[in-house]
Amino acid sequence: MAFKRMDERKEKILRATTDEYIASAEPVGSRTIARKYDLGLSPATIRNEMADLEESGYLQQPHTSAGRIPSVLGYRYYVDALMEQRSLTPQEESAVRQEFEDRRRGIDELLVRTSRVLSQLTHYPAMVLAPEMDNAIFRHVQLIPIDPTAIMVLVVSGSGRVEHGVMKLESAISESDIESVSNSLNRALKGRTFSEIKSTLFNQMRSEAIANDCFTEDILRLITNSLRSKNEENMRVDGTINIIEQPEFKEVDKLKPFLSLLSEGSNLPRYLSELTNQSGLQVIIGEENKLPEMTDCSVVTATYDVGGRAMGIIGVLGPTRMEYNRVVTAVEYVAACLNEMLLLFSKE
Amino acid sequence: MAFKRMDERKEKILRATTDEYIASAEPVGSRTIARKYDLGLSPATIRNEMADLEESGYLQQPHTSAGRIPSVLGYRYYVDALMEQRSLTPQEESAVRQEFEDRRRGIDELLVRTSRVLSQLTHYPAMVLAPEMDNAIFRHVQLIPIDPTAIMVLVVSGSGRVEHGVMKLESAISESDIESVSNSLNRALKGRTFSEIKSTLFNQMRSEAIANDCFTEDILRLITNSLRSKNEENMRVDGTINIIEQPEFKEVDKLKPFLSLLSEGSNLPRYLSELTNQSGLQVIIGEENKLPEMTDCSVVTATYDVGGRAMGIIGVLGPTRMEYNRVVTAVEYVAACLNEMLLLFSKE
DNA sequence: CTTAGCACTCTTTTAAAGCGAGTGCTAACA
DNA sequence: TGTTAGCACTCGCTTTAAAAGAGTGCTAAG
Repeated sequence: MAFKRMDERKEKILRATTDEYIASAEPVGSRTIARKYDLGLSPATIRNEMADLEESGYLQQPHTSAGRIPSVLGYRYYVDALMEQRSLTPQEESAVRQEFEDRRRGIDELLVRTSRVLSQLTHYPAMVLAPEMDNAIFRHVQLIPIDPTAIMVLVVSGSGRVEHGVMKLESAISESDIESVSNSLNRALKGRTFSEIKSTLFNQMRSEAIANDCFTEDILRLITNSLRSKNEENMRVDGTINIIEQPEFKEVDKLKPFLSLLSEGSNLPRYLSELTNQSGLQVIIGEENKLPEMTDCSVVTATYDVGGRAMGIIGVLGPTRMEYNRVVTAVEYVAACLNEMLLLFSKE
Repeated sequence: MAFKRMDERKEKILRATTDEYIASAEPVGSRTIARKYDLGLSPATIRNEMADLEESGYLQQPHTSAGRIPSVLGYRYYVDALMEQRSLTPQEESAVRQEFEDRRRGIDELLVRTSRVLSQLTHYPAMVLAPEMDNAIFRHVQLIPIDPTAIMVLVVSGSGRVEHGVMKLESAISESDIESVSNSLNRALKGRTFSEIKSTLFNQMRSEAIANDCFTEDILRLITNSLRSKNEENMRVDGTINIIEQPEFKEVDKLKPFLSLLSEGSNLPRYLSELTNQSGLQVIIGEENKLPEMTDCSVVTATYDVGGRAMGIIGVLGPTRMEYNRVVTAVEYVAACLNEMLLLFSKE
């Protein structure tokens, strides 16, 4: 990620071009920069510099006789070295704080609020990926009889997520049996991660006496099964509608791939979960994205962690011409708040 | 809702016009009908009849010298009397059945699947409104200690929905105390509806000895509070992306109001919940909708019931030029399947 | 009552012209 | 040697004009 620092004047021009293009969504010409940005240079000089910047790959021209727009490389340089750090206004900060105020809700509600506040703050669609259950720690299982031949199974993880399922029984089972099964399960599983439970423990328990009845075994299977499918459905999106304001999506044909990306069944959740490998803030610009359907987008993400082990990620999706400085600030701040809130849940 | 039956020939022409417009999305002219529909009439005759139909309000012209399109009244007549009933193909039916096959999941998962299958079937966005908790019956409350000063509260309703929240305590509380509070709550609340609990029971318990400690009271408040906010968030939407294929939304300006309708924070959930008053299938066309932002849409809804008391609703949203016959069939079928599935949960 | 014919209307498509923003190059200037 | 003014040229976008096409309403004849 090391880059050669360029000429200071070139930097100024690259920054001006990028700022201007982000603001106007139109290719920007030398004249505009000379007028609006006080560089003390004539359009002709700027033109020469821009030609250089284009040659070295930081700018590009949609067509001859149009202004320049930043290339992916240009945005990269801009994000890494040039852009002006902005901070949130006090109003914005307090809006975030307020959204996070209510502490009585579970983690799911917290994540819902996170996506909401993040999209409101940035005016772009915001995603929140809940941590994979696999890495979470088992806390509690609760069996509630529904009728003589059905019980409801509630599983609580260390981070406070609750999953539930209903189980039909072959034959009736007494309340006290349920209680003893529940107790032994809780004793055996407490403090383990779900992936441990899935891999080793399952077999181990099977061989031991503890799971000699198929009832217990079924419940174990239900627990691990419920996790598998949940992993794919744990992305929340909010503020999708925001992208419609972006000029690059004035035509439905451009809009469609973007919308499908944010719809059910896209590759986005998996992609985000891959990004969880690297912790902290990440900005991924246009074609830097691995997913081919994302070459016209940029994402700004930040990881958060819950219970010290499991890792989730929040992010903002926008056009390549994204207001990086505003978004980076917002994502950082919201991630920090979220982490703070989650600390409250994580005391095991 | 009684309407005068019109001339049989006029009916044929109205049906042909509507069918054709639904299929083509273009105003349809007399010539087209003469050619494609075997009415044994010349374009001129059809023209005369269409002029009549326009005068009586069933058809309208976008402009002079264009073909005709159905008015809301025209669609109404079409839906009520004219359209050909279609049934699902065996493939479609088995796709629905298959989606509903897995019985081990809770009601939430069931509703997720419902919206998914409904949008896949109709190629329009599909909504599912979960039943209001207010009318549901309390089944169980579970208190799980998280740490010495926090407990997790799980509430299970008669229909199998699970809500949860976290509660911070002022001071530590022993496991046995928790258990006794939990027991007395379960005894007192079991079998009541949540609205009863909210209104009468709250005060009643307060005066009785059962709730003389503020701990119990707090939990009661948490239970009722969690319901209130959930009522507004219990709509699921799937297949939003489908509308982008509809020619009426080729321009983003048309698309935007439609998308906001399906986004967070719209009036749609409330509107749907009002529709729950009338049970069974409903087709609401264009300006018949109460919401002003829905004058360009139609909805096809059907109610479902769970546990005999609480009522939910499923629906499909599309442009006024909707494939009513296909959609009506699909909504009816899916609602029937859903009801069937829910019967399994409702045995109290 | 039905239908062929025809003039008329109005939108959509196509073509051409003109505009304007912006560039690249050259030559002059500090 | 770096900077700037000037100018010819490119190319997309907008405007204008013309033509095409679809469909109607009316009239008159069958």
